Amino acid sequence: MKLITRNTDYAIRALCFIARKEGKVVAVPELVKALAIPRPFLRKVLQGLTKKGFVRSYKGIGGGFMLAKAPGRIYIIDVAGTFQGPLRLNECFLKKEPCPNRKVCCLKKRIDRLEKYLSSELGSITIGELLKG
Amino acid sequence: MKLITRNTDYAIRALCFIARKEGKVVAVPELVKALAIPRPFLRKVLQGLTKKGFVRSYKGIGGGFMLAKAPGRIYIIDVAGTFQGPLRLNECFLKKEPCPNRKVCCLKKRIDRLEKYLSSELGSITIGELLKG
DNA sequence: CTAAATGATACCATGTTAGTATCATTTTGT
DNA sequence: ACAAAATGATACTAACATGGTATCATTTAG
Ligand code: FES
Ligand code: FES
Repeated sequence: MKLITRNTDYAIRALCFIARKEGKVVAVPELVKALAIPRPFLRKVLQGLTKKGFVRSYKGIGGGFMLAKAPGRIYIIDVAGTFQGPLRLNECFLKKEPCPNRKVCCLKKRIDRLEKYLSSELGSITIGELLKG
Repeated sequence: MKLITRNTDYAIRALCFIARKEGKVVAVPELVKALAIPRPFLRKVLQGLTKKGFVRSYKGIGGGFMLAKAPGRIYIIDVAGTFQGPLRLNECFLKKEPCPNRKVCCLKKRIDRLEKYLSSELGSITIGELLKG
């Protein structure tokens, strides 16, 4: 049972590293050295972060990535969502169809409660906070 | 992002159904009819539950399955653990090796806290409670 | 002895995760 | 103009996990 996959994890680490450089443009080679993440994979992850507007990218010599928002406004649940889709702890299906029990299922109710909690907890963690740690 | 997979879900539903039969032995055909779960898959799930001691099985004509514990003592986190391994929200690895940051990583600390909460919440739900719902 | 059940096990199909490879495009410095 | 250094886009592959099947062996009630 896991919740956070590799690309999300890498993304968070990269964002933290970039954030610490406050305003400087950071290129992939530097990130690879610092974080020991496989280069092509890291590139893919960064492209994802760029598309979703977490970072801004600059091409050409001297190019690289910069945060597009203040670190305190980058919520890790959104980063996770970018790579893993929305949080949905229990997708109960009955042979590809949505489960007919859904309305009454008591387990679902409790899991939904858990999901809300998890989501609000994860929703309160920002890159900015991680840096302080 | 999901946390509960199909076999766990099926297991829980089967346990609930068996629990409601209080002491009677329930065979696969009856479960298949009631729960609309593919038969061979359900068999595999039940065999898992038997091995882990959640249910007792009886072979031969008139055989089937019975709860091996009181419904109030079957915790769904244990059921989930049977099929999905222990709860481990974030397994941060660096190229197959455990991450060297682990000791200081602030994100890990927060996720660990979340994990404890989740685990204690899930750990408080039993089959017995689900039946009341 | 047979029918009806589970036990054990091997297998298969699909989807997800993790990672690679390639080529196109942009930008800067000379 | 041009080469080098960066990202963009995209397609591909390998390994693993999930969901599900199939088969045969074993037990047991009648
Ligand atoms: S059994 Fe389907 S939602 Fe709970
Ligand atoms: S970066 Fe590895 S445990 Fe957080």
